Amino acid sequence: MPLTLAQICLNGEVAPNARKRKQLTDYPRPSVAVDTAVLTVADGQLCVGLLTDPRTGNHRLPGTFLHEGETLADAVRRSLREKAGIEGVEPVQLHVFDAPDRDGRGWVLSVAHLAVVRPDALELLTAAPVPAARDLDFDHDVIVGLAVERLRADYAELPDPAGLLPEHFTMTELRGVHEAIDGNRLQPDTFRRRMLARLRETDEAQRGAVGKPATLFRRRAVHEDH
Amino acid sequence: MPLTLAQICLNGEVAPNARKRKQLTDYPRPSVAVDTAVLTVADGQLCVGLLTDPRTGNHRLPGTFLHEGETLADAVRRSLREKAGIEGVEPVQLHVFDAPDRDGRGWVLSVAHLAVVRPDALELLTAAPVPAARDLDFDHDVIVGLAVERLRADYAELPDPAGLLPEHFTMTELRGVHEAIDGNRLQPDTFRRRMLARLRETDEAQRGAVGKPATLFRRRAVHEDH
DNA sequence: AGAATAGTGTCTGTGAGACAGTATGGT
DNA sequence: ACCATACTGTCTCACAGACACTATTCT
Repeated sequence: MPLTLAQICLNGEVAPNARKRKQLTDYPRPSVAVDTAVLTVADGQLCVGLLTDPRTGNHRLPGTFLHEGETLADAVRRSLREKAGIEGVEPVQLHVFDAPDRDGRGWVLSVAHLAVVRPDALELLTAAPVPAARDLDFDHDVIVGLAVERLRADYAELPDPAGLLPEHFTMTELRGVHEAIDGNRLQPDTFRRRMLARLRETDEAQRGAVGKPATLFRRRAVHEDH
Repeated sequence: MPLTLAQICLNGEVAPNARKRKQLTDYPRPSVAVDTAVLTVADGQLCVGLLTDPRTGNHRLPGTFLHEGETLADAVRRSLREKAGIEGVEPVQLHVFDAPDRDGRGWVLSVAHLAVVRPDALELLTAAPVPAARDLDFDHDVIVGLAVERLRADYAELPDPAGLLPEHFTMTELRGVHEAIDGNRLQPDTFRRRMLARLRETDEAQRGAVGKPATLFRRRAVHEDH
């Protein structure tokens, strides 16, 4: 039986002050965790950083519990700093996993994240090629799937939006990163023409390699003209 | 100072049992809320359902606190059932708002959702055209923005993926919904040709209107052939 | 000179955008 | 007969895909 508009407003959480405080203290609260798929490209392959459970030998993603007064992004940064020595990432939220029984220890919500890092940042994690990262603990297989999907969408239009490459790079290096993320060969000429509009050409060229020296490019600032 | 792989595994949350339970009880836990942008199309306009705070007169989205043993989607359904008499929605997660000071009442995480409903379901909420839904409480302006962005992305490729229309509809009715969501006029012929491949033609036609009777279409099941 | 890699010219097919036309009902 | 609306033919433009060709360096 639906309520009238007046009844709705009086029964909502934001009505009188007493009711508000009641709502915040009366209900049990879940633990909130963050779990992060740390992705990188190494040796032309898309890889994810894993931890190993010493009791079971199973693999899982790095994660931690959210501390008071902390944002989710800060919790992700703290977990990666403490467990993998990784600094300076910009985590992206993917999804909240909320099945009440997903963690045998109790009621835990997990906010899945994606973090993209340079390959040398994965020293302290096991870098597993994404197709091989199967049978992870919890719902971490699904998180890896979502992270890859998101990364592919981001890399479909723009050149290296996550900054995996250094400031200057050749078109072939850029294409190599995009091929690793996409999982397929990309047509060199079509890729070049599509990306050129989004890149700024430098007056430098790559030296020391065989063949015609490749022009070095920089990523173009967002909405940079010409 | 980074840890070795062995140290990482021993210090992680999933090592010995005693440590695990400690993690779940020792830290303060946030309240978790859900807030939902209820979108619909009415009179050719994209509208969002709002509640009014009786003290301040400000508008906000319907929401509630997550109860124990409940999923986020169930919390959204409960809040919409109790506050708006809306049944049978399929909420979509958008984003977790986590600023520690976003709610003056305390530490509250809010998981923003999108729910799409038929226009007649909005009786008990104020249906505000999206451009007019400004200066909402909390970060609800941002939630509406995310919800609209998501809905537009969903409607860019597929015919009425959220099922705003009844089972049978004309191409003009379909285009009307897409125009309301997109916010722009769409070329009738181009729209028709793009959508035809995703629709199944029925052998019925609309009767009673002036002009040539329009063919009635149905949405095609996912990956339905021919 | 020859190998190797970078970069371009160009053809083809596809699909959006646009406009004008044809089809088919109601009044 | 006329109008209103549904639907289609067709031209143009832009761009992906593909292939072959040219350009420039190192050995």
